[in-house]
Amino acid sequence: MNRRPTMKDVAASAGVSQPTVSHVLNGTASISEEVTERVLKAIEDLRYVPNMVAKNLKQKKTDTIAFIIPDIDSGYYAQLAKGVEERAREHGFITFLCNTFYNPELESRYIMNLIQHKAEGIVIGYGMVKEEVYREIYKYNIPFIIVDDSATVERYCVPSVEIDNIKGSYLAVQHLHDAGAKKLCFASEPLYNKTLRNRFEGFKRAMDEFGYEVSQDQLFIESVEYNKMEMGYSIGAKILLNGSIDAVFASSDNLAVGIMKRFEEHNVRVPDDIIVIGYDDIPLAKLVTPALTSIAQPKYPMGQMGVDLLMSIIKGQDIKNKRIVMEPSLIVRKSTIRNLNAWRY
Amino acid sequence: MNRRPTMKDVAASAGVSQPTVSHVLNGTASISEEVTERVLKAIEDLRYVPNMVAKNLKQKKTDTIAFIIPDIDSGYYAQLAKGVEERAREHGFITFLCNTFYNPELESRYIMNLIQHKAEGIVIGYGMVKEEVYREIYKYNIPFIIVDDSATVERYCVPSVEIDNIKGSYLAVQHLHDAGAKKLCFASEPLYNKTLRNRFEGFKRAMDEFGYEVSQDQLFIESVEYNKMEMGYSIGAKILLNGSIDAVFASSDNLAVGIMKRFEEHNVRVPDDIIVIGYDDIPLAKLVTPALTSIAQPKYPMGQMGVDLLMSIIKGQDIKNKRIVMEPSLIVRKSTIRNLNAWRY
DNA sequence: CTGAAAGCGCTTACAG
DNA sequence: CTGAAAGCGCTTACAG
Repeated sequence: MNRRPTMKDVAASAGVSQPTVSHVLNGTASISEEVTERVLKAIEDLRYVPNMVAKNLKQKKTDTIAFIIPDIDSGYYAQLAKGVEERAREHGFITFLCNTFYNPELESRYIMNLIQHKAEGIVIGYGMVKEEVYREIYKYNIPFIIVDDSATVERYCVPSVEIDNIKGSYLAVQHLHDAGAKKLCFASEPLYNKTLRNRFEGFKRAMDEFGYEVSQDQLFIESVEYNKMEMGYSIGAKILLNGSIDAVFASSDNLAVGIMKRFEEHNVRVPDDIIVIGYDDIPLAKLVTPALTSIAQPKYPMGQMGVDLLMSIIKGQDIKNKRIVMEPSLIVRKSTIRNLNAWRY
Repeated sequence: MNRRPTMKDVAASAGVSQPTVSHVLNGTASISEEVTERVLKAIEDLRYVPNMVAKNLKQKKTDTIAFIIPDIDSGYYAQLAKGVEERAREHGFITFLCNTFYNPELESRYIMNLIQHKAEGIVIGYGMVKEEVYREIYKYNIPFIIVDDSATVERYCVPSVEIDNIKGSYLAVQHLHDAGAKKLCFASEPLYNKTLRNRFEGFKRAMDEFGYEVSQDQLFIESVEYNKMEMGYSIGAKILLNGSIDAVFASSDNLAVGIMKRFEEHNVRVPDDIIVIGYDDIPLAKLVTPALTSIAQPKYPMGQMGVDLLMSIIKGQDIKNKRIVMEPSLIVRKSTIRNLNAWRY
């Protein structure tokens, strides 16, 4: 009810000037022990809390950054968010959570809102639906970086933390090959962003390298986006219809889970009849039956690296490497291993 | 680089006074069409963006709230967060994400930080480890509410959005009873918060009501907290050792999944040999094999209600009902249904 | 070692 | 319809 005390109140209570209180609090001038004590006591008594809004106005900073993602309620982004939030805190920043739901309208609105609120930087966690948004951010001259995508706006290469998806796909195909696959297929949601396109590209390259042919009937790429698990369920039926496929490379674990669900219902056994590999290594992967082999991305570290990168930009350090590429890794589980005992690495 | 333009710059460029620009922007005075146009043009030209920090200082508000949880990387909190973030945005607020990792140190630090940053309200998403924190928040007179827990500090009953856990347990026991269970057991992590204690309480009451005895050998309650899935795995072994149990009530889905994993490894079939019900209805529940029957909490709506409640406090409306209780519901899946076809509701 | 003064970028009575 | 003035709660040269 009655307003919070300000420095002025503290000063009055301690019988000093208001700047003196500021100096005591910030150590910006040497104040005698006696005065310091009086001030400290007044602060205690009045339960004074500094007003960051005022401080920030004067100092032109806010100690806040923003994390923009499509949907926090997804294992992938939640893990990323954890890395971002934690590292930001370690740098002394608080994090705004911005869910866009893939809504381009919201993407722009959030950006403007963040600029107005003087967020000091932005971590973008996905490939924005509305690409002009990158330009908007750039125009307003606010530090930002991208995780798991990249962009160039007016010659400016946006700093990013990426995953080598070409390499990831290579690991997957190599593994399927080692597991004895004869006819592989590629299953995916629409290739609407660079991440997915690279996974596909990596697939094709690796197929070539391992001497596989790739014909149209081995590509199951949906043309419209909807729930991934359902997409997988639908693709699963098409794969069975094909009849000759013995190995599935799914561009995401959720897709793979849907596919396996369909297989199960048709009594097609994984890994005995068909082996399946996913991508992302979501928590679910180890819990489905059979446990799903997958390509893991270091999400948590990616979030941390992203913040570190952003911080160096905010602090105006010039960064040697503006595009950090992290390595994916293969996590082998039951869905690709017919005889677990016979398998050796 | 060169600093962002301020209202003063806009005013100069439009040949008017700075307050006039403010009035044009906020509609706080009727300005002639001609001047309005000049101002608008200057704003466009200079790409002016209002500085919310300054505005907020003057208006003593910030349009920000905070959401405090232990760990965003958990299906439960992620869904809650989604509801909170979305609703906050609909109210014109941005949300700070605060992960405490159950660290009491961080709990207090975040609270102080948020008070300093003048967050207008706080949604607490769990029972704080450090209970004094509730008092700290209260002392500083900042609006706050609790989701899925409750607290009273110095006679002040903290507004909350709760779930009727007694009822949830009742639904679970009733269902196990209907499914023909003879000897039920209760499996849980340590009962360290009110939510878990209520689930247990509800279990006991319902057991009584349905004429079951509850003896010590039907309670599998761990004494130290660690990974839930692993806890379940460990409890699973103990249940099998007991030998006579034919129905398991797990206080969380993660626990149930661990239990089922153990059962599977010992070739104990669910639901044929033992039926299992979980609690929380996490996304994973429908994906494990067999799919897990569970008690669902309306997480997303809880987040939304929480924000609505907080907003009415912020706006100083007096609220009729400070303790909102939401209803859990039973989600029946395969883990409790031996003969799906014979089952009728 | 301490304080008077200016200013951060806005809003908001109050005049005219 | 428009502007001069005060003030939000701080920081930061600058005097003394």
